[in-house]
Amino acid sequence: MTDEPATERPKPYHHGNLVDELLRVTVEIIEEKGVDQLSMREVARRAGVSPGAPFQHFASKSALLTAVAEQAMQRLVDAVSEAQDEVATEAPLRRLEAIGQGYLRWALANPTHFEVISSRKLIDFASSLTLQAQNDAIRHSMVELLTLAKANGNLPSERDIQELVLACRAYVYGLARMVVDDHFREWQITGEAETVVLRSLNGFITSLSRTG
Amino acid sequence: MTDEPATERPKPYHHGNLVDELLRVTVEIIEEKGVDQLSMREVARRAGVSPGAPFQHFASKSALLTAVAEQAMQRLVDAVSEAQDEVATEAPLRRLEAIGQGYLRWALANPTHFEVISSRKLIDFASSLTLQAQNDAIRHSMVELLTLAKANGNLPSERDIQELVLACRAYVYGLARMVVDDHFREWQITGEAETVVLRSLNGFITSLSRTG
DNA sequence: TGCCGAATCTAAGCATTGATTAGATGGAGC
DNA sequence: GCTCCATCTAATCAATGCTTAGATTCGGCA
Repeated sequence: MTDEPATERPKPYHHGNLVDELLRVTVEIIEEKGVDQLSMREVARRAGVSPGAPFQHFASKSALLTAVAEQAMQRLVDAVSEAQDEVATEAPLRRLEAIGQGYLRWALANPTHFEVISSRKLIDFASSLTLQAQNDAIRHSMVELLTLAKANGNLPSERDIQELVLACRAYVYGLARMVVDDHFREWQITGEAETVVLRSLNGFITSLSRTG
Repeated sequence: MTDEPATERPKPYHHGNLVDELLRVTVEIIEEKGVDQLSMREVARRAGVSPGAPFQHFASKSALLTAVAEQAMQRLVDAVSEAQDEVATEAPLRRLEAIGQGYLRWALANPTHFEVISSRKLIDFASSLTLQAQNDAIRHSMVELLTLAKANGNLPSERDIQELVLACRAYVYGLARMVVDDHFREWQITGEAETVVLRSLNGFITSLSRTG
């Protein structure tokens, strides 16, 4: 029934699967020209649909971006989780480092997606339980590993877990953000950023474990 | 000559000092509703001038924001510099911490200004020698202090200065950004953020000085 | 003092955007 | 085969960044 001449498909009135197509096209544009260059109307245009159509499925631009953020965040969570699994048998602090590595590699490989996720003025983080759960998931594994490390006596005893979690988050987030915010023009030769950033992370983790 | 009836000043055709007024008004709006809510036209409106007038002095919106950023950055540099001067007689690492404290306090007290400064997609950082010089100034004092600390034997010898500078920048920037990006809804009771963030900074500086 | 050129501003307009609404269209279920 | 409802179009609104032509005013020079 859906006979479509390969050229000039007759453009059915009902798209059939607009939501997915809108998300796909949004990601396409974001990767092409950055988040701030994204417009609802171009999304509609590329999806081959009228300017008002997307608003049937997403109440606002930030609702669209929130949906994109949820997908992206899931990929981040997966990347982090995989990175940790690869060293599942090693010491807690090594696994903690792997989390950071996964996070940083993903952020450097997907800078615009990382921007969508982290800048909570573009998206509606507060109203997305999904995003909050995904965010907590990462934090939770950090707590676990740090607790383990402390129990093993690999951490200075005077620092509590919450404090250390914050430290790790801040450090990794800081590195990622500095790259994304373009604070590294200094040594921004392709690929070098990752090397520098990962070495920096390693130094940080090492300094954590120095027993005072 | 400039007789102005206190009520209904006759609104001279030539503003006299539009540039300063535009900057003032821009800051006003930014502090009131955030950077992303800033529009050239409202700037013009508040300055009591036609929508096209601002473009005589600032070629684009990002040029306006760049000018604002230069002013803000100068205040950041001053704040950091003062914070350091207050502990000028103390140990290098203590002075380094003071830089971080000055930076963080300023960022927390001026979140939207910090956003303008750091997000280099809003401003035209590359074309502002002023901004680059201001940025380098802070980095330079960090290099100095770390060099001093290393000479004093207060740092693990296997880590080089550039690596440590990056670590400090990332940590402080990460903390500041997380607050500004609203990643701290968890304990965002007013004032508490500063306490937590400064304690975290202290922990970081301390961990730097642990000799391995 | 009077005039001219340059700096400054207005007015009008262009293309674009996010968002809303009334109504056309077509698929799903009875 | 018919009806209902989700889906989409078309038209519209107010707002935005930015440009341009022309009006206004100021400073300097005669």
